[in-house]
Amino acid sequence: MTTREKIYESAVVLIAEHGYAATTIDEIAAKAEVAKGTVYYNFGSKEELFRQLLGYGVDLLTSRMTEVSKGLKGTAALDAIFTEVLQRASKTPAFMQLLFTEMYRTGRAWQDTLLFVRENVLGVIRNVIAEGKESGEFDPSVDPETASAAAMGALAIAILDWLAYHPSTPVDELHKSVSQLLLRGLVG
Amino acid sequence: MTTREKIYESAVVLIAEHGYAATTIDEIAAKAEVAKGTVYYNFGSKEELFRQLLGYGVDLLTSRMTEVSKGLKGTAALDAIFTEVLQRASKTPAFMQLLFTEMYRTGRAWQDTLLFVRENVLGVIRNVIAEGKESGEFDPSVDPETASAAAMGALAIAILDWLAYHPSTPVDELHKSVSQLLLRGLVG
Amino acid sequence: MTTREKIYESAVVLIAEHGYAATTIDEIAAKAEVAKGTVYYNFGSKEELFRQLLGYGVDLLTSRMTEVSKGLKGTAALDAIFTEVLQRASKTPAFMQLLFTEMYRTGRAWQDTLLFVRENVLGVIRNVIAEGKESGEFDPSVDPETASAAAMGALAIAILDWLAYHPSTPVDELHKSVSQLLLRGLVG
Amino acid sequence: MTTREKIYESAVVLIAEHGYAATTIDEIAAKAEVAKGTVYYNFGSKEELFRQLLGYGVDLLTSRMTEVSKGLKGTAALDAIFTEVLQRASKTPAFMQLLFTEMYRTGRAWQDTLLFVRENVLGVIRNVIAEGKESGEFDPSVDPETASAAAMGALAIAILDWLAYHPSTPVDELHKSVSQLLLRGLVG
DNA sequence: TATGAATGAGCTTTCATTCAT
DNA sequence: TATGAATGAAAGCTCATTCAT
Repeated sequence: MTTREKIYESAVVLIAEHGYAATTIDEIAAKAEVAKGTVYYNFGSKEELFRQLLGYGVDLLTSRMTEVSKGLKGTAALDAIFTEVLQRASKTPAFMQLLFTEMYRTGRAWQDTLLFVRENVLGVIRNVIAEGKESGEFDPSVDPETASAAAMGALAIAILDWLAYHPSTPVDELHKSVSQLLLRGLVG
Repeated sequence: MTTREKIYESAVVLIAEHGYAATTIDEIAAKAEVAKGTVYYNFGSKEELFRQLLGYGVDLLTSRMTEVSKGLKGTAALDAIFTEVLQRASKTPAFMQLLFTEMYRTGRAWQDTLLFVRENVLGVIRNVIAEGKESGEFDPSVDPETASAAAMGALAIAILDWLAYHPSTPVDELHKSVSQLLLRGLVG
Repeated sequence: MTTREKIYESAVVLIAEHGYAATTIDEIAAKAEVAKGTVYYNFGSKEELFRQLLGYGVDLLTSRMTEVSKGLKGTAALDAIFTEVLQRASKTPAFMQLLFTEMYRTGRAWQDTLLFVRENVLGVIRNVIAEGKESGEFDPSVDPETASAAAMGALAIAILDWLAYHPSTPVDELHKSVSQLLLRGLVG
Repeated sequence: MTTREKIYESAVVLIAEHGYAATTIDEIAAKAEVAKGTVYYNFGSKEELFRQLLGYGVDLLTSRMTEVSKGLKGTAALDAIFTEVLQRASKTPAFMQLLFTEMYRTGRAWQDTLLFVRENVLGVIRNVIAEGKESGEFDPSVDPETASAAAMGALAIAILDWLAYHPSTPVDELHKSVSQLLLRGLVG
């Protein structure tokens, strides 16, 4: 593992746990087992480290989401996306946690970075929902804009809650529950 | 407005925008137009201010959620709860934003406070879903634990996204979209 | 002495000795017997402290120079100015040292502040020389622009050299030497 | 240009602009287009680089000053020296600037180096003035010690002011103004 | 009840220096 | 001879907290 990767990994985990503002470069360096200066040598600043970290993770996530849903439509596409997101959350829970706890900060500083993040993450789902609606598989009264945010939120908070309070439950059950809720609704 | 209230309001807004760790007592005092010492005179410490603020807001929210759903069951109860949450989000958007962005921090420091918060907010919804399931109105395969987290997440992220990126959309539309998604599903 | 004054005094002395860049806020705070935070509470930043310190000292110096030369012309005016500058150098040697060693830094950061400083200090002398030239007391071929810089430089370096290497020489001798050099020249 | 020369040139320019303390090895290496390690390979340390740079420049300057004034006395000798200093300042303005802004630092660290520098630079002028005084060309009441510092200062600051604020003025005019001022005085 | 000057621990950042290549 | 990733001491700065008024 390169120095950059060690720093990256440590930063993701710590920021996910304590948040960006509450995580110190000292902690990141200590966890990565490098000197504090090395973090700055490799990333320039705390802000830049976070920006790169968000960018990299979001790129990875959205490109995978796009890939697994390619050629699929409606229910099948959403299901593939849910599976992918859940698998990524199992493997790298810290990044998922980080993503959803920092994504709706509205202070000036991050606005453009976060807008980009949201656009990418929600965009993939919104497209699938919009297509499913046009093809007649989804209810015509569905609003893709709101529905994609709500669907993503359902998935995200279910994951965070699972990670924080029920980590022993198998991923499959989570998948089934969320899928069913979002596709068929509580009424069924 | 009393001194305490002025400080409370300012703190909610600022913490919602920048997060707990990134909000300073100086900023809170300045926004509330009181001296810094006054914040300490009234709340003792930053942590205590946040604890009281969370506690007060969550109490208010959950007691209202319980109240409006009293005597109702299943769909009707959920609908009443959604209406209430959305109304509160319209009136005090900052608190909602704060609640959902700070709720899944997993550092040691807050764990007990946040566990209490989560327990209360999710509890109300979980009970309604569990009752609806038993009464046969909701699908018997629904898992109230996961479904309540997912439902809360759908509502929460839909609200945050709305507040941050579509504040001009009427609440009613949001309500309709989220209700339909959670009750009937995308398939409808 | 107020807290601000204590910090001010300490900063002048230390910056005069080691230069702006080599003087630390820790040293200034220690010498002033206040906490480091107190320096920031009172001046905001190291740069701002230096700016205020320069501004205050230059104001004092130039207003005194203007005052003592008021109503006087040519030789008499210059002599009064030299007397005043030398007296100030005896009383507050540190500020004089600081002024002349930091005055010709040409890095971007200070350019505007230093331009202002130079304008004020040289301005007073330039006016006296220009008037003396017009009144016929000074040689008509003198260029006030260059001559004022040269005169200031002669005075400044004579003072610095005196402070650093001959502090025991009486001020009067210095005054006589510099006056004679600038008014009558080496040839006499 | 050798590696050492490239580093030397870059260091002179940057230290002249920002001062010794505010100039970093990184900047010097970048400007010289070599790696940071190369600066250390060639000069050992930042302090040693500065020492060599000062020593080399001062040697060159004083040896030229001595040479051009050899065989000359009084006015003629001084005029030759002024011409030489002005020519050097035209060619290598940065070193001149550096020399006079770092020469009167009185912190312990440099004291011996700077004393040596001052001794050499002022020494040449002091000797010429002392000789001119003995030969009767200069006023017998002139104090060579003070006069040499003042004369050097006049020349130096006139040069710095010229470099910083009137670089378009021809050297000749500067030369004439300073010569006249120092030899004949303002009264003429 | 309210104030705000003062504090100092701890933060982000810089930078001279080293060393394996 | 030259490199540049890595280091860590030390710098500038922030901010929760205290306390005399």
